[in-house]
Amino acid sequence: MSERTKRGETRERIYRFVRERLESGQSPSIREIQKAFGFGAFQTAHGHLERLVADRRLAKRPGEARGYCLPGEQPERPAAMVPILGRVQAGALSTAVEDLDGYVSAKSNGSEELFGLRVRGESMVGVGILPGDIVLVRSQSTADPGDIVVALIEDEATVKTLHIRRRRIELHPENPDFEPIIPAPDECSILGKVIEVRRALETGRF
Amino acid sequence: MSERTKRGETRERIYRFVRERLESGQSPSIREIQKAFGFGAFQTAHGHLERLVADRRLAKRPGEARGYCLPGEQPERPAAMVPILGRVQAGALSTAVEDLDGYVSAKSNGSEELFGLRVRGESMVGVGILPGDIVLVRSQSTADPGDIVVALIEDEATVKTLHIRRRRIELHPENPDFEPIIPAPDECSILGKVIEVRRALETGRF
DNA sequence: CTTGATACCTGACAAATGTCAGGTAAATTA
DNA sequence: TAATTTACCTGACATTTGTCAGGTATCAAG
Repeated sequence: MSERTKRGETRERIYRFVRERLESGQSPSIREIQKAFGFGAFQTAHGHLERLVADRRLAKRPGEARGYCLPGEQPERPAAMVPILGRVQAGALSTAVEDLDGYVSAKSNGSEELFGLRVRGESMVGVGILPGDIVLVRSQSTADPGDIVVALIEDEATVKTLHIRRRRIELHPENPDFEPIIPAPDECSILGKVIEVRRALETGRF
Repeated sequence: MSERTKRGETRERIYRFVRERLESGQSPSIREIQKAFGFGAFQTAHGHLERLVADRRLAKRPGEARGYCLPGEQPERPAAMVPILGRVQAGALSTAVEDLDGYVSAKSNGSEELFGLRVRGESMVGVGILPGDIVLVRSQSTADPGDIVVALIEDEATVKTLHIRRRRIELHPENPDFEPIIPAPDECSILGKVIEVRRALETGRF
């Protein structure tokens, strides 16, 4: 038998070890933890891990190799890297995405297609969307009145609030200095709905 | 036999798929890739992966489960899940974090400690930070004038712009309806600097 | 002292995952 | 046209990993 430690100490150290590894992006296997702590049996580490899961301090995907993860969303909702499109033009979403400006990480349920778009202009400052912000957009061709959408007008993408008046689409800015756009029925298509706004207050992010 | 695709296309799609998964922090297994692409045999995916490794487009830890990774440094994965703290109180960052409100994914260089905070109140609407927004904060005890910081005053966390006048800290709201806070030197501590703002425009995110 | 919890261990096994060695058909190239 | 490469597949197998069932000693509390 190996020497023993104080009551809750080993588990606490394991928790910290695993958490660090996970935050740095690596899922450790049970036997790796065993080796890291010098246990004679990997089942010892297994017990500690299961206990941590029972205490909700960790989560796991049962049966999967290297399936221990941080609590929250990990089990089924993977974070995806969504592309920030520099310019959005007709067809750009369906074809290969080459003109991109980087990636941001976002939760996605997998069935939706997301993209990012850097905001230009001050037309939406009234709802806290400033120039330079990144808007996360879910691709969809329709939206409800009041939604903030990305619309394509004459090969230019624009972020506006969607309204419908007299059965026609109107794109309203959220800034009194700008005028609503009332496009002809065939001149405008909706690329998607803005579902999140992000702003980097420090250079280098995004 | 299954239908075939154009010459380099499948491998290119696999490369993008794997790269996205890796950048979001998850190592796919060979059979997961097989399922994602609908191959009849997982060895097909294996072949593509080995080819990508041979081309130095991917790297791997041989024999290890879920061992494919990005080239360069093995232990590099920028996306981490950062906790959204419901309330921030003295010591909360150093001790165990229990009062949390979920997680968001964020890029991190690993050396910095990040946390999220849900904004309450309208004191920062002038810079587009609205009630309900999530601010991402890097833990640090000092900041430069003009930075937007999270400060702790009487066990309450608050988001304000930092100013220094007459060698004293001043916390300025960005809303004319609010007054600056000029705390006594020992009444205030800086928890960190706001480095990103996120807003969910759709319920369910965050 | 007895009871229970904790921290270890042993053994056996199932499931997930990676590897090697081939084979067929279509597309590309010489 | 023939040789070569690519994109798939089949089959067998080694390795890694997770899971279940149980055992021994130490410690703390009733």
